[in-house]
Amino acid sequence: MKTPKRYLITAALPYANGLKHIGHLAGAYLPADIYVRYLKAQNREVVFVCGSDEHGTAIPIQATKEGTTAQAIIDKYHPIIEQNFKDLGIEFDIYHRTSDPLHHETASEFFKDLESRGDLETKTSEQYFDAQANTFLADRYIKGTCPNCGHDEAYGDQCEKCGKSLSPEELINPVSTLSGNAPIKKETTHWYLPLNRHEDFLRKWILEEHAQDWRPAVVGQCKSWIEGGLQPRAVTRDLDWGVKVPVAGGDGKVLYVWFDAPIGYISATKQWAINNDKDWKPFWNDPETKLVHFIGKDNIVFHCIIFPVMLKLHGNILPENVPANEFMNLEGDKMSTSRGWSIEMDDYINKWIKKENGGESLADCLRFYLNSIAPESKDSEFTWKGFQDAVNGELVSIFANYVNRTWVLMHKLTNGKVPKIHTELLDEEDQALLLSVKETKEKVTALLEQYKFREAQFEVVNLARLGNQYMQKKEPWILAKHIETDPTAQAKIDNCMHGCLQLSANLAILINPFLPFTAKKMCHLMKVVPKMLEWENAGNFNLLKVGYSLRAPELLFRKIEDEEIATELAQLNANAAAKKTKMENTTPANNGAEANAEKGIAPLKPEIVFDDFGKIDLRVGTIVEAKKVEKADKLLELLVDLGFEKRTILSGIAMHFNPEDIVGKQVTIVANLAPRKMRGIESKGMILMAEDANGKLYFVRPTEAIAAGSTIA
RNA sequence: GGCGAGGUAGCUCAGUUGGUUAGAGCACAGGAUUCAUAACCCUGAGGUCCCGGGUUCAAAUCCCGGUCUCGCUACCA
Repeated sequence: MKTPKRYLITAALPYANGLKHIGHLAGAYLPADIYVRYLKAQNREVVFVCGSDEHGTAIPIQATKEGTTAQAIIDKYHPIIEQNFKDLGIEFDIYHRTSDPLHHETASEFFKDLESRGDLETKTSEQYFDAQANTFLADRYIKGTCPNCGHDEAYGDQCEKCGKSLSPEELINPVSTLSGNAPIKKETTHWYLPLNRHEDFLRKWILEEHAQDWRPAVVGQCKSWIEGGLQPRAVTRDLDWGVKVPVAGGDGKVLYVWFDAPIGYISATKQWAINNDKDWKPFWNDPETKLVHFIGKDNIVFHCIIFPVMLKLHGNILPENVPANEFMNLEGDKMSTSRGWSIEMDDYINKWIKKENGGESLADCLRFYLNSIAPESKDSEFTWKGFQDAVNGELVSIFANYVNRTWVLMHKLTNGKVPKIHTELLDEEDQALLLSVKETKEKVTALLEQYKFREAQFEVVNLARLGNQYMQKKEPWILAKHIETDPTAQAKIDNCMHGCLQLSANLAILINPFLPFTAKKMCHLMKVVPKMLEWENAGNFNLLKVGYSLRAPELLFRKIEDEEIATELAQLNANAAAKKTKMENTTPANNGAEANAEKGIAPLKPEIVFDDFGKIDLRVGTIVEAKKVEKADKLLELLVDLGFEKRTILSGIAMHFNPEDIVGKQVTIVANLAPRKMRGIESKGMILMAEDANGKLYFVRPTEAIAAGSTIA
């Protein structure tokens, strides 16, 4: 493959509504950083961009929860996330943010460009508007009777039953799914990205051209989308937080966050160019630029389907690869910040790195372990025991120990200097060592080019292992005992130590992309400048000059003690338990919205008058039958006795209760809710459920069994 | 429910287009050693390749069915 002229590497924009955990780190940022460091060691022209994604509805919602403004939320999290990355050695060339005016400008320009050339389905027309919800209705929010097959649950964009693509206007008797009312028509402009126009392009580009070099999960996911039939996707939204729609008719609308966020890669590149007095254009326009997106698997569709279509329409280059990682679990369960079951980067940094606890080397320990279990082909699992084993068993015992014993011996046996070589005494062991270094360099290079970072790192550690074996065979400490009797002893020692030192220099170069702080420290030990770490130097055995005196030995890593991981495990369980207690403690708080948010309490809805409440007819009912609805994961079909009648009611609780367990239970029913059909079954009423912040559901019911049909007020 | 990706040693994972006895590291057991952070080095034990069929001289690998995990999607009035 021809070497690209330049590289543009992106890592998924973290959503700025909270702290990010080590699963995020392992999924996108660490692999991207390793790749970038490798490229930079080769003196390639590379720009590594990232930034905070600060738009979308979740930010204003988070603001309401915390009793503050959207701006305050992003201003709080953006700098923390940025600093966390720095502390862990994730070295972006630019960490930008989508709230920046430059981004707004860039996203606007992008939108206007597509719009002006008719690449968006720009329709100014009458559209359905829900007067009660005071919003225009996207196609999906309208249901009605299909003009094709008569199915009465057809969506505004497609009939599920006959599969026919529809527009809302075609539906007979349309109904808003928000309020249940018939929508009214109102003039508006909506913009869609017609993905359906680009099916052929995507099929050829991904399923043919990249079927082999992209990861199977990525191609598979794309295939699923493409063959499922692509639909136009709305690119605007009624919201006031985000990038304003920059064309006529765009008042009160912003770009949908998924449309604006990836453009953040472009605006970040622009900002980098401004900061460094460079030109950003070739990075997005020159086909000789290699663009790679590092993401997690939940982001595949945006980076492989939607954003490429946008780039193509806008005249930009397409990604060469999108190495998406799977997910990383933690101690047997999914990582979740809200459940307290996670390790935030911020926490790890504060505990392990900042204190006199090992400092930067502990950042490399985390990088090492995370990369050694990187979820490249399937979900993986972080355990503290695994962390300890990887650090103590490989980093300390193999890698750091090799360097340390080399340094100690060198000071004891060769006067703290790089000894000279006695060529006449070089044997096949010495040759083999040199050959191993060259081979390892080739392997590591090839693996990095294929985004196999886990295996690449293993090869580097393995080279240190070979170093230990070499030293063991040569036994310079034994030779030292025979200097009196063996005239060649010192020369043999010199040769051995020379080889060991040159190997150390090579190890520094090869480990640098993975463990940059360690490589730096090794340079310090060797008294060389960082320039020595350039990739082309690997494979050479003349990196350290003969006679050069080196520094005293220093340990690269410390061991992780049993008590430390026991503490972490206890902490993790305590965190999870604390979150759980907070969430279950639903006592109304009187100390402000922030406290409420911490307890996972939803904000209060607007006040209503008694008459509003009086419209709701609540009754006690008894579940007499319960069964799962076919072809629906969450729905249970219940038959509920209300005293005067038995009714069928559907409820989305199948994930939480077994049908047989809830028969006979009393529940609270909204008895006068308009009937609604779901999955072909009519539901006449609604079961009231309480939900805690973990999403766990509880029935709301009388404390003692009372007559079915009793009223509640 | 539809689609996609996975299921290989106690753990983390490799296994190219089917081809000897299925590999590596960690952990474990035994041995050797002392320069080194009780580190290193050598040897060993350890597997129904998720289950059931099928194709083939030959299946971890290909086909069909099932099952479990994860993701996307639908459905949660």
